[in-house]
Amino acid sequence: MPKIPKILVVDDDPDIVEILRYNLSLAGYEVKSASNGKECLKKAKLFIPELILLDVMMPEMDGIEACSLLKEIPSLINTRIIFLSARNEDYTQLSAFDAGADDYISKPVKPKILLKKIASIIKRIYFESEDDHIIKLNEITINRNKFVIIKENIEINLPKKEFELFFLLASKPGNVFTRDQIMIKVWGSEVIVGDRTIDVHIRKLREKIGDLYFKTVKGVGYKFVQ
Amino acid sequence: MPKIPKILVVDDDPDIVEILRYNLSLAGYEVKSASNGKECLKKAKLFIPELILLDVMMPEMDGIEACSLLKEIPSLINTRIIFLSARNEDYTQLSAFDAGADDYISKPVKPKILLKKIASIIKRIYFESEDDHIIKLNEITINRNKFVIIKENIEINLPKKEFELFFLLASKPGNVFTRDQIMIKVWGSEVIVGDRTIDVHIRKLREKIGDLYFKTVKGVGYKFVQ
DNA sequence: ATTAATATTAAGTAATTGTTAACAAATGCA
DNA sequence: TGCATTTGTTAACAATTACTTAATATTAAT
Repeated sequence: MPKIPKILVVDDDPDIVEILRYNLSLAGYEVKSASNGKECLKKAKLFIPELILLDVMMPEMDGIEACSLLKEIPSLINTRIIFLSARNEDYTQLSAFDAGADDYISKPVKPKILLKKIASIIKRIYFESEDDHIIKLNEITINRNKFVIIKENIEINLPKKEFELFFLLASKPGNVFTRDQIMIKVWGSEVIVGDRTIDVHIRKLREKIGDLYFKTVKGVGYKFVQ
Repeated sequence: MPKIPKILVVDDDPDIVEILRYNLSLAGYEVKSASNGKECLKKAKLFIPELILLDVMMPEMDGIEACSLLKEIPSLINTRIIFLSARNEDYTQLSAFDAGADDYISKPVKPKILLKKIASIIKRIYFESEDDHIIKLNEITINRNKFVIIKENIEINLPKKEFELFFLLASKPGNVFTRDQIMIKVWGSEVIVGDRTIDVHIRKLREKIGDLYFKTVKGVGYKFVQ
């Protein structure tokens, strides 16, 4: 586990916040809290938690709305959201998942169950990123699942081939990949395309991401430099 | 494990330095220490450790700043940095990772945990660099994957043929390679080029890397000397 | 001193890569 | 489905860079 997982607890009931904070801290997580949707957004941006426990019913901005907004913040791409709700009504659950929730728990919460769910979600986050689905560099984060890269907090969408070429190069910054290697990794060994095809894709990456990142090593191939 | 891993401990508190030095030495690492950021930079350049344990709060130059500067030194490309901090505040942790830290540990440090973290980081370094064809000499490091050589902390890029010629000579410092050997290894056995071609490439290497490194053995060939 | 080997320079040639635009293929959408 | 848009590929040509050579100078060995 790379570091202590961070959890943001959001509920308008101070008692619930305290109970959760107590149990989660004890379990070794780093916990922060907010009491409404707006505060949640503000804190989430700074804290960048691995997980947000979000109450559905809150004054001002409810959990569903907060969730939708949270999901639009690029730097929270790795943050999961679990809903907490007193009401176990179906339509709430549905709109929660619509809004992008990762799980749903009914209150009153039994700490053991909550901790178990959290542990499994946290584990999944780290497992997934260990499995090389996410590359984090200085200024750029690449998310393989979402086919999205984030540069200086701005999302850049790349088409498939461009993305895969970029992902390959960025997987080992500084390393030169030969045209053959690129060919096989991005296009596969059966497909045969001309040599200019790689150039053109490199060109597009230079356009979209920045000239300086892609260096040509003549006679050898290309490399991504930070 | 290729050799004894080197660790540089940086803390302004002599007691902490001693505790860490004791534990790390016992665990089989080669340890050096510094008591502030400036000293750290100076020693890191000479020592080229695998790992630097860096205190965040220090007089003169703090750990964050030191880390940023360390990360800019090419010869420390394989050096990881772990921050040590008494304060467990978020902004510190964030700026630590911003500065390029590889991990973060809160003081007081439990030796067992620290040793475990270090072991895993060291392991990763060697694992990652195992498939790197790297030649490390006194002043020069040659990285075949990256097609780059680093001399006195400055990157030198060489075109393909020059790089391969250099890589060949530097693979056995002091050894004389005959023109025939060079011909076959760098140009291949089918290609036929004139004798002057080798001279010209040697000339370019002497220009870019330094006259003294390349010695002519008249009637025989060339050798690389340190 | 003579000769053979190597050094140097500049210029020519070959090879690689960059760029653009056009077209094909795939995808999404009404 | 049919249309519009996006993505992928190629071809033609331009630009760049690496490589080689030729001509000439220098060096080292006997």
